[in-house]
Amino acid sequence: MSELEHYIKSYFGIANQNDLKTIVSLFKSTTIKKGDYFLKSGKICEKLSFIQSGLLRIYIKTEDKEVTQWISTKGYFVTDLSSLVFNTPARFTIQALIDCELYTIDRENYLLLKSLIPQWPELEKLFIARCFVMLEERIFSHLSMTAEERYDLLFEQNKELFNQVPLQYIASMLGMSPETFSRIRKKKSI
Amino acid sequence: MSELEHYIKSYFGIANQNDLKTIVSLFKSTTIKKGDYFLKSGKICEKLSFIQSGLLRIYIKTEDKEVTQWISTKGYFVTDLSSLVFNTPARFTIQALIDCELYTIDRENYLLLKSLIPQWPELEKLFIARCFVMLEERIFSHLSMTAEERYDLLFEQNKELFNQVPLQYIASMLGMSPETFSRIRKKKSI
DNA sequence: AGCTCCACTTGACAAAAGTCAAGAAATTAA
DNA sequence: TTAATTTCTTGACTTTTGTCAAGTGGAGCT
Repeated sequence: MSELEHYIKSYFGIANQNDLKTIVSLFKSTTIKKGDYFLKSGKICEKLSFIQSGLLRIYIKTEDKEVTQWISTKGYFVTDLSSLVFNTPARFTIQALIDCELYTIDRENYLLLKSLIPQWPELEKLFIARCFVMLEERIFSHLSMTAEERYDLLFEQNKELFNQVPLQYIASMLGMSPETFSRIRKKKSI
Repeated sequence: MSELEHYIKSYFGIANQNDLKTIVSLFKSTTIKKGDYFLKSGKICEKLSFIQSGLLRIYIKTEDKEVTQWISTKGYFVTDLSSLVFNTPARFTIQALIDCELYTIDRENYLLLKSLIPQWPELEKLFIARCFVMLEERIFSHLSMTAEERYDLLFEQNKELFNQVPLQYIASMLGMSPETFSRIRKKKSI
């Protein structure tokens, strides 16, 4: 369980060892098989998970295509924040791309944190603020970069992803067609 | 001051009238003239403002161009969240497009809120989460829509903006060139 | 009025990215 | 292993979007 501890420490910046133990104890080890759904759009998201191992794809189905919003990887958290926090139907579907080991906290225990750890809301705020900033940066990339530049940026940040998941999903997540992705990829290999 | 009250109530979902008074009392009425800077990138952002009237453009200067990240309008808040919350140099420059009336809280009083209003961190969390969800939607629009579809979406959501600010800024904020924006615009008028 | 400064528009062209269809390669299942 | 399925690549072509450059039009100033 120490990996979760380590990440919660670095994500939430918790110094107090007791609080850390309390938080970690509320996460239960769970698994999810390749192809299974962590969440289906329209349902209420009742959990937040830390990814010990595996990959999950977060996407939205529109009439004519699937749009991959993000692929969550080892060492990160996964949930539909909007659904979890506001208790509204999820907009995203989340599916395991390979078998995953997760540490999962359900809504009940998640709400418990507020009373068990006095500074939890503050920590949570900082966590969400950090996520917000990441999205700001992602928007900036769409306002100012070409498809190829976005490819380069992601590749630099997360090379491993490029040989772990179907490339079409990465293409979608970068806002380009699989063909464009493939052509950029070819260009790099020459 | 009742407009600020109203918006804080709806943004933060505050029921308690005393808390509301306390919060509102920490915001001071300020103004900023057309062309003046609310924030310059590189500086630490020391304030959060509610826009009573006016328009502010949030942008980033790159080597070869200015990228407008967003234009904040009446009834919304403006700040560099990352800089305010994490005390880091601002990535954004924020400039008044016209004279603005603001209600502004400085960092000192902003931090005071935590101690004055017990549930403040929780409210703040919800506020930031709502902002996060808006950005998620914006990213989705870049992953799944053409320039024209993004134009239509924004126009639907905020028609007024289109005759209040230089169109080139809206173009940039939508991730397209001024020329493309102009051509889409022409198409609509025919 | 005439001048200046912007912002916007327009046309011609170039580059980027999407679409469609066929086929190759890789992965999964039998 | 072979067969079936999925994913990826490639070429030909279209559409979308960007770039450059010239020109229009308006707001404000002298």
